[in-house]
Amino acid sequence: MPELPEVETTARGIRPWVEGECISKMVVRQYSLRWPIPVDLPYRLEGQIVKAVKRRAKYILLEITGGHVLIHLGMSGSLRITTPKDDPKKHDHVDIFLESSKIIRFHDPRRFGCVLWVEGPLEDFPLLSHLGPEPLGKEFEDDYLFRLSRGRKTPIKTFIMDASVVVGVGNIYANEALFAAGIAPKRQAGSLSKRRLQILSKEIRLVLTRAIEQGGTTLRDFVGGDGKPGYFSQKLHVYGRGGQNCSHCAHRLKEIRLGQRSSVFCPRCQT
DNA sequence: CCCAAGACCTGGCGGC
DNA sequence: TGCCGCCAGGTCTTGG
Repeated sequence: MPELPEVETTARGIRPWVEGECISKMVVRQYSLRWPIPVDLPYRLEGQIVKAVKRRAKYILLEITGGHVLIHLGMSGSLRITTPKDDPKKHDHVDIFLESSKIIRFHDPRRFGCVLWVEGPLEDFPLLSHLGPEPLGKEFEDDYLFRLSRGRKTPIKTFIMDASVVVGVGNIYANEALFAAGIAPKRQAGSLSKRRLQILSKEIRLVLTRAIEQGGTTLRDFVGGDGKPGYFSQKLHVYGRGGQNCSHCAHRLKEIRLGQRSSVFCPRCQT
């Protein structure tokens, strides 16, 4: 599922059901995720109050006294609120039971996700310590991409998908933001002007903001529903449209591979 | 330091 | 139908 908008939508969706609630128990049916779930995590969480539900990059963080539960949804993960009446199905790997009788359920067929324990400050944790700024935060201002990209030969698409540069830009929205900015995905990052990179920054913020707003329309589905945020409800101009016509100039959209990821662009609009 | 490729894992799809 | 290869929203790790 998840690019940043989906993760943010998930955090917002579960927050009202989770913040301030006490964890009664945690049931793990599959410890083997991208990294093993710590065997003592259920014991550690029992009886603790969830003080806050936070997001950093594509991680969801449940704050309790002394640390955080760090959850990543990988490629196929989801998190939703359910109840004990709802029997766990295949790939429902983790249930966190709340005293309110709600359950936070983690589902992940491909098991690229993770559920880990972070003791102490978040910024010291290895998975979080090298992350770049949030794309919707103040640090990601207009000339940030320009400053960071000087001398870099990597394709601009690979560059903006690098979490040490800026977090939260996945394959779908990288394609969409580059289309909106009129920049070809394979252009060397260091070859782009300050002005063009300012436009790209703006389009990254815009596409993510719009997608989060779209996700917001399905928040009610976090209880009882399938837990999947509204993903494709917004219009995608290039992603998944290789071979079709450009929505702007009607030229045939081209599909190439960059760093193993499919990249779709309009050869006429994007240079 | 920079960059490209490999690795992890399951399910769905198109083609034969 | 059934099997096979390929592809998929991520990102850490490895090796040049």
